[in-house]
Amino acid sequence: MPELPEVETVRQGLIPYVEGRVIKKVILNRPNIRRVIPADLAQKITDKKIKAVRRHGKTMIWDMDGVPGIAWHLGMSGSFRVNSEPKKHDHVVIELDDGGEIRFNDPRRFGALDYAGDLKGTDPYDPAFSASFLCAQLKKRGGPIKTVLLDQTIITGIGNIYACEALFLTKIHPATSAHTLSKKQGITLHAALIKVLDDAIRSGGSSLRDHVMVNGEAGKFQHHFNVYGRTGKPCPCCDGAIERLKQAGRSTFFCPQCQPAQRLG
DNA sequence: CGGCGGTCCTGTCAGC
DNA sequence: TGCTGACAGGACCGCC
Repeated sequence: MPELPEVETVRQGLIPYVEGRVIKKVILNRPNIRRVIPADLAQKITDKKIKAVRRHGKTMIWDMDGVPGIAWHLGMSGSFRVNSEPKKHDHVVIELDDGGEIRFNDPRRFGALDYAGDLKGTDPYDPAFSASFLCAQLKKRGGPIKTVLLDQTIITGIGNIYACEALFLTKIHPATSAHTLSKKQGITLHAALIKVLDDAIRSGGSSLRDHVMVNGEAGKFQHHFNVYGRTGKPCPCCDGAIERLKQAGRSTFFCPQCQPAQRLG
């Protein structure tokens, strides 16, 4: 579920409950989610204050007072609830000094909790993520543009949904080699990425199955998809049928009329 | 180094 | 009403 917009809405929802609070207790119901949670993490952050809640790509970072910060990754199915009844798959529970209780739930256990480390990839909301930066990165890559967008070491935060939607807005075929895109296409793609992320954040993210905001409400951006998950349904632009293809093991959705294959050279 | 397939998990849905 | 297989928002690892 969680790409940048989903993690951002979770972050915004958590801030009023956790920022400035002191952690009183950390309960690990599952010491391993995707990876093993460091054995000393719970003890290290107990009685420490949460200074700030940041986000880098799809990772949410809690800066702690006097100790290393912690990094949450929501994987495919992670979500947070505040002051809520226990549920199956609540792997981490955090109790705060004001009596508040944060529950991290992740059925598929692809999520992770670790110390915050080096930040890789450029976040789309980083001022460094300019159109010219994107163009320069695309020039270096020969692979299909869709899989390049999913490479978190280049841009971090774009996932399967927003890669598909941004390419649709830009009318670029997902199999186009990244380095064959024109400067103009790079500039348009840059704008489309920012637009689709902005719109999705304003809608509370996309809820396909697991994503909910901290208050339990679902996001609404899935109602605005042009192509994602719409195989066989009419393209909102030309009425032709949306198609699905597989790239690097992931489904890609696109409109073959609006996003025609680019001729080489 | 780049690119791709397999793998880690649970849950749901379509098709038989 | 089962059962089975495909598939799901992600990202590591190992292989060419």
